[in-house]
Amino acid sequence: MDKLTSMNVFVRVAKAGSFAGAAKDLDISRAMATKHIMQLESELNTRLFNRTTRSLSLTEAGEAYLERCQQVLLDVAEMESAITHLQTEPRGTLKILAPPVIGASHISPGLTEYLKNYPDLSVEMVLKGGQVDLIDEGVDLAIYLGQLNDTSLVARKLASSSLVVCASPEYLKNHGIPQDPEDLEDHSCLINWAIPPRNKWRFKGILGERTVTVTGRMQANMADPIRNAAVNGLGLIMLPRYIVGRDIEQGRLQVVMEQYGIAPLEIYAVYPHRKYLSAKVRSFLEFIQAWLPHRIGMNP
Amino acid sequence: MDKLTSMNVFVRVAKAGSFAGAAKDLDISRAMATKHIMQLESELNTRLFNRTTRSLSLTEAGEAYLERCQQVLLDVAEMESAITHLQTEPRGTLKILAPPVIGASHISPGLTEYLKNYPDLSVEMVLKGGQVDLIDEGVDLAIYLGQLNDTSLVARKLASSSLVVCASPEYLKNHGIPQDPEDLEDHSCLINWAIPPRNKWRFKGILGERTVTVTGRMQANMADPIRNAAVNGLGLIMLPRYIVGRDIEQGRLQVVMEQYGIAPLEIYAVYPHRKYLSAKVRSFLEFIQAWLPHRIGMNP
DNA sequence: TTTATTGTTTCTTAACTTTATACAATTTAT
DNA sequence: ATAAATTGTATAAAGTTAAGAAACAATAAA
Repeated sequence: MDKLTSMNVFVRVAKAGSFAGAAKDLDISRAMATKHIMQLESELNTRLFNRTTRSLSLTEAGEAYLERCQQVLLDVAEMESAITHLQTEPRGTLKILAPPVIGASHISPGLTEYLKNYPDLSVEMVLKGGQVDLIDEGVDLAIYLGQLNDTSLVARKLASSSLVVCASPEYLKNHGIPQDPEDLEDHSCLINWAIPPRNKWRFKGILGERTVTVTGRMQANMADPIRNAAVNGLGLIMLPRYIVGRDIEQGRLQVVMEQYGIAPLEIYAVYPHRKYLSAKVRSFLEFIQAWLPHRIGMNP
Repeated sequence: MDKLTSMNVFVRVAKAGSFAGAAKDLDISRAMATKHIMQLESELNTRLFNRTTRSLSLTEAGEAYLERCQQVLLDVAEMESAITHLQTEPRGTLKILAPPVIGASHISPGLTEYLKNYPDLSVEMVLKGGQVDLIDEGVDLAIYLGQLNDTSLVARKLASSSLVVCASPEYLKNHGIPQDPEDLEDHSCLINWAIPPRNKWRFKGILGERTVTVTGRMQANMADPIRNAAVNGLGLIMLPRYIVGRDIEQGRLQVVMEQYGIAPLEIYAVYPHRKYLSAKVRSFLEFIQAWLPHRIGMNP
């Protein structure tokens, strides 16, 4: 028998001045009202009411109990509403993890925008590549590139960005323009191993899929150094268009093998569980899902 | 499922940092620990722990809940111990009701003695004859004379005092000394109707029981005026020896018809219930039960 | 008197709690 | 590297309890 319920019954009986009245208020049977009080009395080993069939009065212990009961019940109600409120209104701290480049270039502008709507919310952003244990680190939501293989996490697709192979015009002039995936084996391919699979580039041509194992003069766990190296003529890169788009527009990089299709890079939001999703995560998720595709340039 | 129990489980899990550890502490199964937490989470609609099989961390809501839970649990424990203590140690206010004469002459000296042992206890004494609703008046314990016919009350015999019929020597000289119960019909018999049955005096002689209906020049609901009147020669009285004892010793009153037996007046302590008897009532009961018979002059 | 209402008791059914057992995931030990 | 142990959870069976209906004794009002 739930003690808090019994305490509530006790308070109502004391207020109503009768078991029957309280029972009606609480929509329970008179029998249950009796049982709740008797339960409390037996647990406390104390008589709470002096009662006969027709008259009812609190004992001294009952008076003392009543006062404290009310306080406890109030506290519990206040507590639950506070917790529920935390669940309903975005507030507190939202800890986000994202790969450095997209985090800095695309997620953080979105965050800034988002935060304007929720004055009680603050954000902690961690820019880090590679696999991270979200739960250990207390991360609320992470941005992942490519697919995910942790079954305990929930992934939601946010957007996708086409991958392009490109190099600086200078490099292409010196080493020739590759026409076929196989040609890549003779080139310097700069590898960003933040995007899996590390050193395999996969193309879809007229003759089906072809996977090439590439090597090159530079590897990094971040896209930025790779992009820089390519702009400076160190080799070919395969990076999402949202990173190299401007370089291409402005002629610093030049796309090659456009006739081949490359499976686009998928961008996912990832979070620990789907039930009881906190308001801050839920609402940011909705926001970024609407916001990101426009900035990436493609729909999810 | 008792919410306070669940809250306790929650606190222990948070402290132990694992369900299994908390389960061992609380001597319940791991399964139950899980269920308690799940129950809370579903009631709050909020995830309290981020957890996988191997790692556990409080959510933001969990942190907030933990703090308040501990406070509530402490409050409840404190409250219960306070109530139980009230039940174990005599303290607070003991409300006693007694017939005026015995209350003033015998009970209140006992009370004074008794109170010395319990500095946290105070007493409210009501001297009143006749039937009183103990529960309505919030009386903890009453002293009753004669038998009781309220089934909802518990009576415990404290003492008995022999009743004697007597009058002033002056009265007896003027009206003659009654030898037989029947003689009383020609006398003025002063009636104290605080002691039932009101106007019938019952004697036990060699020839069996005899009940006489008496009348007289004065009736009162208290013994004192009756005794006074008798001392002043207004008639015969039948009062317990503890009231008229001294008057007899000092010759102000003279006993008659001593050869007849009169059922002694029984003195009872009466209280509302026998279960969960509060410490103050229980201990005073014990005290007065040991104390009173000596002062009344007869054993219970 | 009859009628209605009170707090309580008894009894039965429905609901819940608890345990035992199994399982998937993951870590530690050998 | 394989086996053993430990974690949180799921599921089903057993055991326990809570809930309401009906009946009851006590009392008050009509």
